[in-house]
Amino acid sequence: MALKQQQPLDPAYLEKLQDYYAEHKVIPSYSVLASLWGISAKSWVSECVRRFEEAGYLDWTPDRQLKPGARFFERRLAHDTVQAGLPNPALADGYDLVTIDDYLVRVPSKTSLVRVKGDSMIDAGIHEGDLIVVEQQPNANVGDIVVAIVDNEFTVKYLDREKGAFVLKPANKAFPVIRPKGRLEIFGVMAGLVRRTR
Amino acid sequence: MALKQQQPLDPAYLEKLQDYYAEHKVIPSYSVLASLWGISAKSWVSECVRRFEEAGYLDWTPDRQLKPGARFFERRLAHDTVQAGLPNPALADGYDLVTIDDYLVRVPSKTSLVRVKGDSMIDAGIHEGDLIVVEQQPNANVGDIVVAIVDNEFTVKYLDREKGAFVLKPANKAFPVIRPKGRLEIFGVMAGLVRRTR
DNA sequence: TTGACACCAGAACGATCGTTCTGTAGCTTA
DNA sequence: TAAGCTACAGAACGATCGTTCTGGTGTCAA
Repeated sequence: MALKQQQPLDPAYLEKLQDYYAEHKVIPSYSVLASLWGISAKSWVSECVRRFEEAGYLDWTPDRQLKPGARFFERRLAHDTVQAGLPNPALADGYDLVTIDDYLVRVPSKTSLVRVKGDSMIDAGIHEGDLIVVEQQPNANVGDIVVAIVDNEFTVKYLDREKGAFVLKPANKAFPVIRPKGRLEIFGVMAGLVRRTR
Repeated sequence: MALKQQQPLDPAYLEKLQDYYAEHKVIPSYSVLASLWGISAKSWVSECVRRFEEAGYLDWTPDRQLKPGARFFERRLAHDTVQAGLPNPALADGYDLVTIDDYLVRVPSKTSLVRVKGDSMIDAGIHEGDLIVVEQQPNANVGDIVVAIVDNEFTVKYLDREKGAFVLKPANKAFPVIRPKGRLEIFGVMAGLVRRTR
């Protein structure tokens, strides 16, 4: 009995495509794919693409352009458990395929970075000099860490509510709660944090 | 005198393209770009692409396919002082541009990511679930935060010395100092930290 | 030995691609 | 007020796209 009626494609095909994508950040055309894979028939490329699509590695834009699928960037970071011997995560898995950028940024046009000044949020693990990844939006929920504009300067604080008015709470007992007069100007909500230590 | 002879394109064009790319991970065709930008002439799309290419935001593959350029993934870094009025970061200058990856990664081939488990480094602002950017190297200096391999697991600790032997010190009094028997296996040195909070 | 199937080559074909050309409305400068 | 430039629109055109069809291997089970 032939149980497997259609084995998965040569994994090398996917790897070559991932390498190409890592270099150029785009999916090539069928004819380029053909030479990339060492195939000389576009019909077969078409079939391979169909199967990668079925497996979730490729997908289509609404405009019927080929694009990476959900599983295309499947990666693992360095594993938390280490196999015998000194592991080489760079070779063991394709951790490099996803950029840190993608990890932190969902909407590039609404995202910017703000450098942290002072220790007022130290208990939230936010240090002086860290970069806060901010999603710009004019409002936020209580409990969010927000970047607000107070006295023409950016300030990073917890958003909270006191007697019906919004207040900004530091994560450091040595700093006072900020109770803005009038409207509280919110620049955006913290979506992430980046720290360089060397 | 006409000093500016060709002003930069509407920044909204680039933002829309970046958002499209963030969603689909490909650069669309000219006709899709036209509808994305609200333009109905491919000739003008072609000209805009030419200028983005000139500015380093777009580029071409060897096969003459459009791809993101070197500056495509730059992020805005908002300055700590805000100019009068509600700032519009997209238009105001006073924004440096950096890519998060470049900011954190100096040697891609020697850099990997390790996810933090537990609270043993909480006093150093390192929380559970954070990603540590690690520069792989077999040795380190006292005072460095290192990623070591203990009992076949990654662990993040301060490197210190006690009676001539290297020890690993947590940044949390609830955790004990680790005194490895025999050789201490260092995976690398912490070069940065990445945290996603939403 | 004969299907049956997987894997691939090659060519045909309409659709879509990006380039290029002409034209025009609005603004600026001399 | 004429000239010049920018920012588009629209159409024409050859090149390239991806689809589809026919056909040829090689392998393996019946």
